[in-house]
Amino acid sequence: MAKKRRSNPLALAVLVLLFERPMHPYEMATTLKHRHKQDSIKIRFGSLYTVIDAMVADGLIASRETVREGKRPERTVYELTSAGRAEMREWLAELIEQPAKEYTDFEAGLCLLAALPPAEAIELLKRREARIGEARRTSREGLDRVLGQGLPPLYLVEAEYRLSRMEAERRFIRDLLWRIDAEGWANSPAWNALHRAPEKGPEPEG
Amino acid sequence: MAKKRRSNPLALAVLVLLFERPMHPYEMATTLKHRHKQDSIKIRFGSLYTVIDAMVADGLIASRETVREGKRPERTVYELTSAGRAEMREWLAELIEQPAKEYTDFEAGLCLLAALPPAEAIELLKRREARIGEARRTSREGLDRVLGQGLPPLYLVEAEYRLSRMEAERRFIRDLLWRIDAEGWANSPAWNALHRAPEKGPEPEG
DNA sequence: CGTGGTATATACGGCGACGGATATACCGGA
DNA sequence: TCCGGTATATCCGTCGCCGTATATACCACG
Repeated sequence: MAKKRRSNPLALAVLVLLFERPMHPYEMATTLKHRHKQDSIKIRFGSLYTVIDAMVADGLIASRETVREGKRPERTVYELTSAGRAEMREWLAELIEQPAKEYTDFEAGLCLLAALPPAEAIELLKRREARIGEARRTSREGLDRVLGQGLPPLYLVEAEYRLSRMEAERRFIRDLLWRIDAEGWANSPAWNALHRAPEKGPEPEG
Repeated sequence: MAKKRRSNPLALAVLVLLFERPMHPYEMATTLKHRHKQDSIKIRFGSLYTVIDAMVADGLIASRETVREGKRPERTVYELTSAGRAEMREWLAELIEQPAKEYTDFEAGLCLLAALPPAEAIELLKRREARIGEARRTSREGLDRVLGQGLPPLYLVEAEYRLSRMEAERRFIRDLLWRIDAEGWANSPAWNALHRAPEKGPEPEG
């Protein structure tokens, strides 16, 4: 009986590939790379065979045949079971429908921002804004190029999503910097209390 | 010598707390909970003591004293070392300055969207939009309430950030739904090719 | 004839959590 | 007087992955 294993998103990618057609692991890897899915899904190709074995054990996929061309290693071709198809649907539906709490590095940084002295924090925020600006431009150009070649936008929604996130974050940072300035946060006691002392501490023992 | 261990963000939170003042682990936990840092940082309180031990071993923090009140368990009070202070600065600076690639569930879902039949995908996107709308309202109200009580906005930037993300995502989804409709994606062969067949597959062997 | 890239798969050591169980004692309320 | 919550900490099994090394063979190129 298939316990729900939804930790590794590589498994979902495998389900979707096998939903298209039966395939052997190595081909899955190259297909995923070719479609740049690593940009949107955290994929460790070293885990591919392990993940596939687990999915077989869970009854989500099954090996259809094992063929050998010449003296190359055997290829095991897998296909989706109906349990696998159901799992794919449910899993995917969950990802789309349910806004999940996602932790980002930047949010963690922001929520500890007061531990940096104001001037440094401001400088770092400005740099981030600039970096995102660059990344955005690059992505935009790449996206337009591919769209220009006629690939349907359905296959590029994730890139559009990334772009919209970058733009939103840039706006947020600009707005934040503006407020820090306009409202004089850098001079507030709230922010300065911790950044006056001479700042020294004990050394660890050797 | 301190290897860089930046995997668990709980360690960063500990550094920041000890930057404010020496503290014992249990107090760190309650302080973090009280300030709702779990909302922005992925914190497993079960790992707190383990993480602290590792940080001591790395020379980032040091135990300052061990006290006992009555017959309660001993409390070990820790403080920051100067290596710890430096690590805190660097780590925090990195989080703020460097836009890191972050993988979100939604992006993974989007990049596999074509594996769902158009009607279902649209329905799910609408539901997500609605859910985010609700969450946004709730967060907005909570934030305004706290701001109204006079807590400086410096300590709430992460909440504002979350809000701005929700709004951006909502706009993105609305825009996407609009385009799907206006551009007739649901009737495109690209999207329908996989969703015609009777859809059955082999069962796994008992 | 060698060299490097592609095709195809296996194996495994190690690490960093995760998270639940365990232990004791204080304290306020019903 | 008992209960449940809070205060304070330890321990450890399990899990999932990460990442890299390993192995063989085909093929194109110079």
